[in-house]
Amino acid sequence: MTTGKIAPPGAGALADPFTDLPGYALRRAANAVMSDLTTRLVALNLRLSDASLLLLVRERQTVTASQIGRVLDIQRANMVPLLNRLEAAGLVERVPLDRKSLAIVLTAAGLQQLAPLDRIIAEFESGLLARIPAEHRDHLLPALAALWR
Amino acid sequence: MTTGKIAPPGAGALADPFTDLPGYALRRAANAVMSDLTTRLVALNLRLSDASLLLLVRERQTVTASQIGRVLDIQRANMVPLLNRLEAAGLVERVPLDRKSLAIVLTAAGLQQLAPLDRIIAEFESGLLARIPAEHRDHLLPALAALWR
DNA sequence: TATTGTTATACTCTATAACTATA
DNA sequence: TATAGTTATAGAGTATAACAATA
Repeated sequence: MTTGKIAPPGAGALADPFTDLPGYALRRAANAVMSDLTTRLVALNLRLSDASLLLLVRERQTVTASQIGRVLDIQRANMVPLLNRLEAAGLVERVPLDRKSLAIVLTAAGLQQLAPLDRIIAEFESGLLARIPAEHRDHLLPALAALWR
Repeated sequence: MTTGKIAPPGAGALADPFTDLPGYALRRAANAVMSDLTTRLVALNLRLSDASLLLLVRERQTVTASQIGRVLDIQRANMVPLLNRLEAAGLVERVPLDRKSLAIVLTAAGLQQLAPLDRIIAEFESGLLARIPAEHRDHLLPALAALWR
């Protein structure tokens, strides 16, 4: 012991004292789960926001960048580089709706990406649910929905 | 209509088509909840990582920066600016354990910050739980724990 | 007058590689 | 040889302000 006043750190791993805090657990769970999905999406060269945008554009054929941003909670200004990248990748196109607004539409290549994307999302979501003990499983979605909807 | 082929965007707000996906709900809930807590912590001039570090250091009196990083899932390299800021704010000190390791200890000012911090965390966590319908409430923590522990 | 798309900018968080020194 | 602390750096995500043009 060198300082005398302070005990040595101890060899073993430190226990996490916050595991009983729902807010903390929510952050850790979201980080772990989104990191997992991000890794899966690398196979398609997509990011989380890319994937959600592609899926949204399929659902709603005619959407403007501003509308997408409002739904996905992405600032209007931050939609620009996102769309630039997806357009550069040939997955979406900006089609003028009038002289002010642009519709974001899927290209043929964008449509083709949706099949493997659907598969990845389905595997990810089912894997997520599978990790939750059965008695808690059906409560997760309504509990989460209450926190942001 | 200018293009003919594409329908106008529609006046009302767009529905979010992903509300039934647990992974998506998890991300949205975590973002909303953490944004809320971040706002509350502004009153103490603390960030999320600052707060969790202060609380951890109180629980475990003798911890090194590396140990803190392992518990809180913060890279060793990213601990440095975090600790620099907390030390500059006079909330923690780096105390040599030996010639290699540093113990992170609370200063008197750091200890004083813990009282209002505890209050903010308690209000935040109870408010979070209060928003969840009673029948789902007790299931949230075990469900989340299964996703990252 | 409100909204769209855009530019510019900045801050936070996160991730990696590499270096020195010590256990 | 493994670990601690550090530096430097880069990539994401996010936030605000401001602008021109159009609904």
